[in-house]
Amino acid sequence: MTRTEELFLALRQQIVEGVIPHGRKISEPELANQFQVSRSTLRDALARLKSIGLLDSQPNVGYKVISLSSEHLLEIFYVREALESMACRLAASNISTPQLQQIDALLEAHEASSQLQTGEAYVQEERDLDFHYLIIQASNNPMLIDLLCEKLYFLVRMYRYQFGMVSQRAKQALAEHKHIVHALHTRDGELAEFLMRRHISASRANVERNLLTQGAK
Amino acid sequence: MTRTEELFLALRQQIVEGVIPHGRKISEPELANQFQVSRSTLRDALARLKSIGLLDSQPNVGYKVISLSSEHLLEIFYVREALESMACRLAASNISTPQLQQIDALLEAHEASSQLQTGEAYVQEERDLDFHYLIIQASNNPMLIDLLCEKLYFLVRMYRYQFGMVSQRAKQALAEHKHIVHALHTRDGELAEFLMRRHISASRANVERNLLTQGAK
DNA sequence: AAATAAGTAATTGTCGACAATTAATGGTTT
DNA sequence: AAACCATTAATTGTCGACAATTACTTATTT
Repeated sequence: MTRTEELFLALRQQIVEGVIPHGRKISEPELANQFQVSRSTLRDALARLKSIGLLDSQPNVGYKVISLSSEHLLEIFYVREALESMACRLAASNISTPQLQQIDALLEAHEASSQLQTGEAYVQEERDLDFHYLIIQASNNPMLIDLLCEKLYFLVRMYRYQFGMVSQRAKQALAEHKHIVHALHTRDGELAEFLMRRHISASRANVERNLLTQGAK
Repeated sequence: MTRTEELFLALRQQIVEGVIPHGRKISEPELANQFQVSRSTLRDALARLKSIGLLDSQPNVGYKVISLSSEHLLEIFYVREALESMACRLAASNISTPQLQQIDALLEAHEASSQLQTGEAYVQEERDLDFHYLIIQASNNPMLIDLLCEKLYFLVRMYRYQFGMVSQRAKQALAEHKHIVHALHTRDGELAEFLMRRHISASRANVERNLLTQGAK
């Protein structure tokens, strides 16, 4: 593994978790010194972080961590709705039997833990994401997979960590997941697409509602 | 404008147009020498080209231009179908009066030239793309705009240039465009989304048919 | 003759230094 | 005192060189 790769992974985690806070200007000399690498390899890593939407940059001005905002968060939801519903449609055609079994098992585990800790939704959210992951992977479309699992994923995680958008609809989400999986089992692509679209749309609506009531940000 | 930026633009054009052929390994020393820049700035540009999907790379192996294939082309169509239909839905809500007028004017010009040179579809395709461009811009979703107009756009152009996918359905496409614009005028987001989805899907089906009959590649 | 292994050549990864641009400081003018 | 300008300090862009890895060539073995 190359130095740039290591640095990329380390910085990605720190940005996602807010160790380097959102909106912060990146000081190249400072970061290079902190991680004991040259500015060249640091800049290499920074360029990669920009390509997955975690950093912004302007020529002759430098990099900065993106600023989180409710507008941006909603943008992401619309893109996910478009891409993941398509992924779900393709998955209905392309998913293999082992992949289906894996999703079935995940749902069962999800249900068990959901019954245990009702209301505690954060852990569920992680699993929720894994659920989405598995479906995306089953789409068999490498470009979709790359966009959703390599680029958008870490943005989503960043908002989860720092924006504190904890879903209060764990039970509802689980029911929707079951519905989607059933459509996959019956190979009903159109239905699967529709259900995934509505699932993400409902999640966005829920976030929008929370943003309004909280009023903050 | 920075040296890296210039190089990025120059290389992007050469790759899109096939001056540097698809699948070709990139020799960093050779290219750096050819463009009279250091390897550092070249690598900067190469990283950016990778981020828009024009190059591939492996650690300790280097960059290469992506290899065009019918499978990959179809992947792109599915992603466009998902993203552009969403953009169209949002555009129905967010498009401004001047933007609508601009699209109206484009369609008129399109119709005029289409009547003149029937069958000659390549020029039309460029305009077709502009049509899509304007709608995407009107979506008011910066992330969608970035994905479609900065990342995917040049991949699409690359296939147009080198794969020779000339649409034989100029008239049909124009009719579909008119239909979409009408839905935008009436602010019917659901209809606009549906029509754009069908429009791109039909375009993909047409390409698939051509690939089958040609049998090549 | 084919396959393997060692050694060599070339390519990529990483570094530190200089040049160009931007930001900050301090001084001047209105 | 506020705004503007010149000068200085700091940051980013660009370069060439060395180190590490990979690809190639050649020699050796089966």
